Amino acid sequence: MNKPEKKAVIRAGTTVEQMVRAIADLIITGSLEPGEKMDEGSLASRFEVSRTPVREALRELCAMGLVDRQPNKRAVVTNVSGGALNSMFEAMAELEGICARLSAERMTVAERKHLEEMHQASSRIVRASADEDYAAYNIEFHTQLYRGAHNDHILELVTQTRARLSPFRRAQFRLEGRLAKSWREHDEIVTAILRGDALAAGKSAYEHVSIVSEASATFARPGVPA
Amino acid sequence: MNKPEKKAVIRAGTTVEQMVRAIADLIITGSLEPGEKMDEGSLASRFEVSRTPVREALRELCAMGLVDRQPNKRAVVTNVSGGALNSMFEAMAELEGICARLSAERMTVAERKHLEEMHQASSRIVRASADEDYAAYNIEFHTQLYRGAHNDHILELVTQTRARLSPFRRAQFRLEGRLAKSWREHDEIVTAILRGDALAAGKSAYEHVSIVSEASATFARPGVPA
DNA sequence: GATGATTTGTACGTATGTATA
DNA sequence: ATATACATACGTACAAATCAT
Repeated sequence: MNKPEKKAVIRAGTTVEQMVRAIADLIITGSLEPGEKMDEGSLASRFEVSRTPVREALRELCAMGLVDRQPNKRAVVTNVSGGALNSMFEAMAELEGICARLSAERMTVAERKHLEEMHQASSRIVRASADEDYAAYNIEFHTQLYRGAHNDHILELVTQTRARLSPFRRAQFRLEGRLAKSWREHDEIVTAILRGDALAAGKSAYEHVSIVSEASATFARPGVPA
Repeated sequence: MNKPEKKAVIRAGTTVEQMVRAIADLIITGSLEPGEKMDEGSLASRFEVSRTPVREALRELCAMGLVDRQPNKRAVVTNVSGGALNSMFEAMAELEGICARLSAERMTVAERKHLEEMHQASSRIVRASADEDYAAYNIEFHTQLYRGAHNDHILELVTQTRARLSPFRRAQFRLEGRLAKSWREHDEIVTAILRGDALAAGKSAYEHVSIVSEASATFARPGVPA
């Protein structure tokens, strides 16, 4: 039948969805820092909506782990303790390991080809020392791994964990030489996957993330009890 | 200082919290079946509250994955497709494997002792063929594994996944001989953990869950595309 | 396919709990 | 310690979207 799209419009979605995206953005980009208090009224007037959708958005963000809420108190941007940060990075390493392992076993020919092409192309970014570009590419690269595992639930868990971690690793590629090192680690992962070596792929990915975690720790916000 | 408790009351919590628990219960126990539609108004009058807390509860339940919501449509109890169910079970197996592996490495002496004692005591339940009791114990057993890993984020991921899976494995111990088999599998896991054999513990736990998944598949609701 | 009945999405008001002077 | 200001929790109202006939 090929029925015409009901709306060719850009689908802005409900107010709540917009608020979730908007506030999450503020948090992830650091405009709102971990620990910062947010009150519903201010957010409501800031975005020119009523408090109702703001409340619901905050609840979702809380479920996502980006904000903490307690009854009758103001919401605060989640500030994870050193211990919690470690546990999240460890979980991330485990999840990435799983994804790489499964990717080695399950990626389609097309996916393998795409992964390899992206990876090879990215070496130009490294040579140019283009931090911002590499950060963007890096997200793409890891997303490929998550999808390659062909498991929607694991994809969800890893995406969720990654989002939650993002406010705490903004500066990860600022470290001296981290770019080239990251590429070499990616190379190890890609090679293992293309070889179909699940164990090696998993191990390399696990270690890759563990190293990122150490790099991020360098930039961890102080004043938080471990 | 030992200040007197402000309220010795049972802390009912906010209305929304109560609603989340109440509705989640209806779903997990099967009073509300997967696919069933829920409208805010009915739930509100059923629990004698206004629609506002119901809406927020539904949003949380949606974040938990227990209900599906689309803008301007009624919420429905999540009905996972066969494929999604498989991916959740696979994720569960991976997560349990991680927990068992880490438990073998990290459990304290007290935790190991407790695990062993519980496990040994549970053999009585098996001999009595007390399905209900074993189901309750089983939850305890697995919870021990999750805690033993000493990683709060992984604990959260696995708890979340387990909750999401629960509506779909209600009948898991009804299968002939599943009880004794489960115990033997637990025994393998416990032995490996006490031995400190992380790899064996992880492998046993992974397989234990995979087997449960097959058992549950037997009871999977029909009419859902894979 | 159009129309009336439901149901959702958002604004707003009030009561209650929390922080602050 | 008390009072005042403020933020949240929940109820109600109404417009817009969806569903049922």
